[in-house]
Amino acid sequence: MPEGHTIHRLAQRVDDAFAGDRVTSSSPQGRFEEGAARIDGLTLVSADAWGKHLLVRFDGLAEQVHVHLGLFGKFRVRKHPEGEVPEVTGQVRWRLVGPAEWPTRTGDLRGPTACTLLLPDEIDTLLSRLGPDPLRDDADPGRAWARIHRSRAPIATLLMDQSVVAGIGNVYRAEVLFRGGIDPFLPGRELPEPFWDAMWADLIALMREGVRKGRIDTVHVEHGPDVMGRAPRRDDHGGEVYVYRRDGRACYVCGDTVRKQELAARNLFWCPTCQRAGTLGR
DNA sequence: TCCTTATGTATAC
DNA sequence: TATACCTAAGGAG
Repeated sequence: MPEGHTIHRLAQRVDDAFAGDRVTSSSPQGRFEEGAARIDGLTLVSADAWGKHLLVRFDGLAEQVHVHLGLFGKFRVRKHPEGEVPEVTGQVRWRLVGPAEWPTRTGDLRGPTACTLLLPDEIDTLLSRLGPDPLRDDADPGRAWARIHRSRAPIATLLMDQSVVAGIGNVYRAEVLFRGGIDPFLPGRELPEPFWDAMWADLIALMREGVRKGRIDTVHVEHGPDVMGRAPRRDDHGGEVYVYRRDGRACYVCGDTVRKQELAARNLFWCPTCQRAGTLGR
């Protein structure tokens, strides 16, 4: 289940596996049949991530494939012995198969929210809806600040809005606010600019580490399992975090109980003691 | 085996 | 704000 780091990692993986190769393309499940057929036999040029969106380019095709994994989607890229292609199991929306040399690569996309061909102007429209992505070198955090600075919405809501910042999901949202000591309910317009600058820098560091490791770790060494003498966290996202899904348990820093509340139809997690408006950074 | 839950987004009201 | 989308893992039984 993906936030921006997952998609950037995936783009790299697709690039490594298929860029420069002629691919076989199909839609075993049938819901991307026409698009897959148009790609079949073309050479994959590159795969790029923009926030949580994946765009894949093919030689000689004006359209790019737009993939969004949504909440459930998976895009599994595998290597196999020469010429061996595993049988399709379950629902595969899009299957890519590389050349029959060693190792033979396959990519299976399941359960995405989006898998369609987009024309250049449709791609422009899509990208123009996205705020700066902390994982892209060309990102301008000033664009996000302009939105935050004049908004009455809680900072926690703004961080999840992909048109404000692209690529943040529920885990990074909760964790970056905790690490900044910021009250999630603080209206954007009341956030001091230096706190936004610090949050942006922290997002870059956290999300880059996420791309490298393939999981979200946000806990400083001094609060980690080794130093504090607890068992490492083992659950579906696998990382060490301060507040995400830790409601009802003791904050690693202050011992207060981590809270959970629904905000804009998503679960928000925070520590009311470590994250207080007006005491930021003191 | 069934039930719940989830790192997301679009659309309808 | 509610819901549809439609996958997989974990927990209850």
